[in-house]
Amino acid sequence: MKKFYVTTAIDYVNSEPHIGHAYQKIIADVLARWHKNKGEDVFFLTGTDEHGQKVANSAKEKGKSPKAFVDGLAPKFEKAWNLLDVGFDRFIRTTDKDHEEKVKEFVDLVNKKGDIYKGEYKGLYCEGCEAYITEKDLVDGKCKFHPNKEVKELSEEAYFFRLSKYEKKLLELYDKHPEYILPSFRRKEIINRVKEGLRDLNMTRLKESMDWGIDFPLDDKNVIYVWFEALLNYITGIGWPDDKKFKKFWPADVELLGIDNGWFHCVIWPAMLMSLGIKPAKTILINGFLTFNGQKISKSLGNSISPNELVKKYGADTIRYYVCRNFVFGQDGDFSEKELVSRYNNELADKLGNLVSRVAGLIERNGVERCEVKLLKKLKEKEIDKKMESFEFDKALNEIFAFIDVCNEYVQNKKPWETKDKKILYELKESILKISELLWPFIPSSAEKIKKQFSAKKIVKGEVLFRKI
RNA sequence: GGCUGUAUAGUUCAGUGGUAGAACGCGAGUCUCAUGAGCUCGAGGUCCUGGGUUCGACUCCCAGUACAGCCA
Repeated sequence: MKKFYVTTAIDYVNSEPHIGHAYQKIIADVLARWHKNKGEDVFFLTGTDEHGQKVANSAKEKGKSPKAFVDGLAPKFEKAWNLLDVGFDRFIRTTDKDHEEKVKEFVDLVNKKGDIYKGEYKGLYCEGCEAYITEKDLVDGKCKFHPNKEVKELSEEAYFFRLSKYEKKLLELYDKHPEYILPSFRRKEIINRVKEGLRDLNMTRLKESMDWGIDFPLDDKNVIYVWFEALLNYITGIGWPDDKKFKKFWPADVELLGIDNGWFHCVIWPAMLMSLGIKPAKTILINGFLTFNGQKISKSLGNSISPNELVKKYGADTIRYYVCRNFVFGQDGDFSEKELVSRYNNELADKLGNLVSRVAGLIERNGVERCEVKLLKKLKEKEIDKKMESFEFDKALNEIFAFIDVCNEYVQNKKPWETKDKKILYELKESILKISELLWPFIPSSAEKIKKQFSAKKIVKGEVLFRKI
């Protein structure tokens, strides 16, 4: 049986989930469900990234231990995805025991390959942040968050991963597999940057300055830098190295992420895998960023409504439909409640809902008679498959809805309320069942209702599916 | 500052070296099985600006402008 393994970026539990996080999880779920529909064996992994300086700082601000802090936040992410009908197979937390153990095993093996060495880390240290910061965090030579504190150049001993060793191999990977990074403009960005040269990466922190992390197995004075272990979730989550799940599902078919994580996933992650001779994912799929009602989603401003509230207000299917239909995957988009309502009323209620409603009513009164379903020949299923394979969700939905138009036209022209033609109604019934199958990845709960309604022995009109807003 | 992407109907976007399309919105007509839904027809664009190549560019090249992303 064909397999399909999809992962998402694991979210850093520094703040609450927002619509940008939700968008990515929805897309991953749509892919997972689409492949389930094809009869494939699917595994869908998502989760949270919980170690590191920023979490430690946030916990401190709240007067909590890091562990208590993340234990409070991680379930919020899990619950948000549940409310959106995002059906992951595992929700991995980087504080999970099995993850921590496998990470240490991985580090040991990378070390045996000679890809880890001890060196000295030099950087700008901000006393306010109690952390190393980068040049771009500087404003007039001071940290932008702590302009009153000193920024010092410090150095500490640290362990490094030999990233530079993999520069050529990485470029080969991008070159041989143009589908490795999508959309293609993202691929170009990454290639150009790798060509500028790679330097080895500091992969540990001294416990005395930051101890919220997984113990570094080669030297107990250190913890593993958060990025290094977080990336490993994609394989620890399916039981690397021995579990049959790992053997079956790796390499991942799609790794979904935002460009903010692009460098780590497109460069460092495959290099880590190369070190142990493990294949990289087939495709890294990079989603665009969303603004909310025209404004940048900002953690501190709190200007966006939580996904949970949006679900409460509009329903999971509406949100899912809107983000898939309205945005061109890969490009940035604006999540506009006004647009969402308009799409809901005109497309879900007027086109789909109304078709379902009128046909169900007609069948309830007149019944059906089995016959050849010529109507389905007007469905461009191959087109739809193609659009889905190239991650053009908006186009795929457009094509499905074009068929809904065809069905509405068919009802109009054949006038089954006059002719009481049971064969026409049978064709419509079968077509609607097909539509519900195609729409299931996008609007699972509504699609299941339609399927149930039209598979019943006695088809009745029933409840309104999409009441207008 | 460097790199990359985007700029086409009210909106979200397709697209082609020979004067542009879809969906939704909008306007008109019409049916009535249906969630004031459906169906038919229609209006709407100097295809960002300035050069260049060409018989001819929205489409190719160069420069510029605006917006967005990335720079470990």
